[in-house]
Order: sequence, then C-alpha cells, then structure tokens
Amino acid sequence: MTGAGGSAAQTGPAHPDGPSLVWLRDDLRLGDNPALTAAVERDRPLTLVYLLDETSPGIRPLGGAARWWLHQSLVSLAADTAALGGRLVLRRGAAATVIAELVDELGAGAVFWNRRYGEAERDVDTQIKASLTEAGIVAHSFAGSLLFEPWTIRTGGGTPYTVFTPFWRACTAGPPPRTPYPAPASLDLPGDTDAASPARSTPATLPSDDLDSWELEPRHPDWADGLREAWTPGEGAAQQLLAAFLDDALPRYGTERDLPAQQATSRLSPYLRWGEISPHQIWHATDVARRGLTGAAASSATRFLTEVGWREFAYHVLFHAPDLATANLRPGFDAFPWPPLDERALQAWRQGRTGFRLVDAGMRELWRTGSMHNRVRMVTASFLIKNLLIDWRLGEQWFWDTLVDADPASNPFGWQWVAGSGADAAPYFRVFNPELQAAKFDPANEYVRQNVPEWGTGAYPQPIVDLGETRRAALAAYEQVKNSRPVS
DNA sequence: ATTTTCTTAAA
DNA sequence: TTAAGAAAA
Repeated sequence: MTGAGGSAAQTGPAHPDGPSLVWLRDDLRLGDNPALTAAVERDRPLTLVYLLDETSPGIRPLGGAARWWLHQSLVSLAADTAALGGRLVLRRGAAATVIAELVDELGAGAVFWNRRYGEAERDVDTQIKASLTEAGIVAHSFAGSLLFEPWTIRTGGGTPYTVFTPFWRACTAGPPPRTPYPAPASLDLPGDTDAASPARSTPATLPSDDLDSWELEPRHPDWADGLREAWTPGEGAAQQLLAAFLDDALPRYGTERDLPAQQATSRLSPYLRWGEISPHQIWHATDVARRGLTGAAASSATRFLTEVGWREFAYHVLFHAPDLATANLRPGFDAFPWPPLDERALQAWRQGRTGFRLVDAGMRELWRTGSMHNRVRMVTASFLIKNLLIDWRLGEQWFWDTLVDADPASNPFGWQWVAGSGADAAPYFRVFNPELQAAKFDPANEYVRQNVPEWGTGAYPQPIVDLGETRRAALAAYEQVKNSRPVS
C-alpha cells in the first residue's frame, strides 16, 4: 500500500496554489529538463515522481538490461535530487491511477512532464491531461527528449518524411535547437506561508516505494556483472562521458567510428534512452567543440550530430507509424517467405556461437555489456535476417531484452533498416558479408579477441551456414517480395 | 550504412 | 594476372 488517502482515479478538489508534481519518465535528469524548470519557476513546493507502469494497456514491458539500467539510474537521480533539497518519490501501477492518487495526496495544483512519442504512452498522457484539466489542475507537457517535435517537420506536401537526408535538411534549415536549461539551484521550494496550506502531505512525508521491492535487478542468476563493469548510469556520468568524448574522440570520429576496437564512439546512447542527457545538451556542446576544429575534424563533429539526427528520424517515423516494432513499414514485405524458424540457428546467434568471428564477437559483447558497437549491430542483424533468414522481429526482441539503450524508436527502426522493410532502408539486395566486414573494420582481430577469447583455437565453433549459399537464398527470397503487390 | 560480378586497361 | 571502376543484385 502506498499513500494514506489515495484510493481512486478521481482527483480531489482543485488547489490552484497547491504544490507542483513533476512526473519523470524518459528524462531522468535535473539539467536541461523543461518540465522541471517550469515547475521550479512556478515556485511552489515540488515533488518529483517516477512511476513504474506495468499495467497500462499497450506499454511494452522493459527488457532485462533496461530494468537493470533503470534501477541504477533511479538511485543516482534520487541522490542528485536529495542533494538539491528535493525528494524523488517512487510509485508503481497504472499511470492514470497513480498520478491521480499523488495529486490527491499532495493537494497538487499543477503537474509537469516531458512528452513521450509512443502511441500507448501518448494515449496515457492525453487521458491524464484531460482528467487533470477537468479537475481544475494545471497539466503542462514539454519537449524534452527530441530536438524537433515530430509533427513540426513536414515535407512540402505536408506529409511526414520517409527519407533521412531531406528530413535532416529540413530539421537543420530551421532555427537551431534551444540552448539547454541549467539544473535548478535548489529543489527545496518554499511552502505557503499562509495558514491554509492545502497540501495534505508534504514532499518529505509522501510515501515512496522501496526501489528494491521493484526487483529491477537480476537475481538467481545475477547476470549483471558485465554491465556493472561497463557502465555507470546517471546524469553525472553522462556529462563526464560527453565531455571526455568531445575532448578526445570527436576529431577522429569521422574516420574511426566504424572500427569497433577503437573507442571512437560516444557511448551516450543509453543515457539518451533514459534522458540522463538531452539531445540539446549534446547538440550545443558539440557545436561549441566544432568551433575549435577545422577540416576533417570539423566534419567529424557534423557527422556525430547527423547520428543524433538518425535518432530524431527514428522517433519521427515511430510517431507516424506506431507499430514500428511489429509491422513492416513497407507492406510489401508482409509477403516475405520466411522459412520455418530454425531454433538452433537463432540460439547460436543469440549466444554468439555462429562460427563467424565478427557476429559472435558482437553478440557476446551485447550479452556481457548490454551494448554493441554500431557497425557490428548492422553486421549481426544482417546475418540473422539474410544469412539465417530469421524474421527481423525476433532479432529486435532479443536486442530489446539485452540492450541497455533499446528504445521504442531506434531499435525497431534499425532492424527494419537492415531488413529493407523500413524507412530509407538499405536496399533489399544489400547483404553484409561478415568475414569481409571483419577484414575491413577489425583487420587485426582486436575486437574479435576482446570478445571471443577462444577464436582461432579448436574450441571455436565451425560456421553454421555457407555465406555464399545463404546470400543467394536471401536474394531469391527478396526477389519474391520485390515482385509482390503491396496492399493499397 | 554493401557485395559480387563484369568490363576494361594495364602489365 | 591484377587492379580499378561500373553495373547488377
């Protein structure tokens, strides 16, 4: 049980001057948080809440790696909040119910949040905003997770973009993204000095779940040692990582970003996923760093921001195609002749025992660290789809469960991109050769040896398929899709 | 964000 | 025979 008075989804009488509630979701940060900034400016006592919603319809359950990350992030956020004199309250349940309860317990006058872009999440938020407004409580939503709101970027014909380059050109042609907000100086905001304070609970007394009771961390077995070693979740770590990346790797990003053995990528994706850093913070810090660079190094900075642009594009596509994770964006692909599922092949892929060094290295990096270098993601995905002829959705699900950075847009978008079924996707005939990719991008087998210690010994598995044969089979299968009539 | 095969030109 | 570039998949 949580709370004393919270009983139903009904909100009590409105208290226009009542405390503020800031509902954090995919924005687990205090810096550059528009909802938090607006709440602080309202200048009423303020409570932060994170709620674990496993019951609202259509919300995709978090994967295992994501749950681990979330736990660490909430620990970090609670500490950062406390350091500013504030309090993070944890609750679990259907969002509409929990928010109504909290508003009631606090006698809150206003609720603030930053927007989400999945359909189920938007439906939840829209309904909550409507009931709050009806009850006379102010509900404000903000743009905190994307540089460009999906509905603001339109082609000349008024339709959503389906090709990245014109999309990003349109985004960057307009005014630059707003500069980031600083973190509030204090979250200990003054209460009402009048006698008739409407709040039933103060932030200090509002009941909170014990984070451990959510059981986000794996037990029996605890498989998270590799994650603990690889990552320090939290806003502070994100800022340090960004600064170190801009200082060190940014100038060589353009030439080395494809080499998985180099530390030339930012590794910021999980922090972006959870909003521990905002794209605005990345944009402006990179823009500043770019001014100190010339030639190829300056192009590296532009290229890095273009990668942030691909994330924007994935959300743009998700907004307009909510079932991105389950339905082919090009309906013609519904006719793809997937053969009966080969469970053994799928398992070999998941476990990194396919006998192809770069594929196995990537899959093992994923299992151990909860992440995988971008180049290798393309190679492992292409191998599953085109050499094993296994439906991209099964790969997407595995990544969803094992990646700390899996988000509802980039993960399915990337899989559909490789499959050829997506927006501005790789052409269907673009089949990666994992051995050639290994030779090109990991020529000294550094990355392979880091992740597959037995590679080159008798203990390393034999290849489970013939690359030439399976490539031809994939091309033959895609030939059927090419000729099939899309449903229109 | 490709690979393979074909063509041409040079040795 | 090989390298490089174009074309096809």
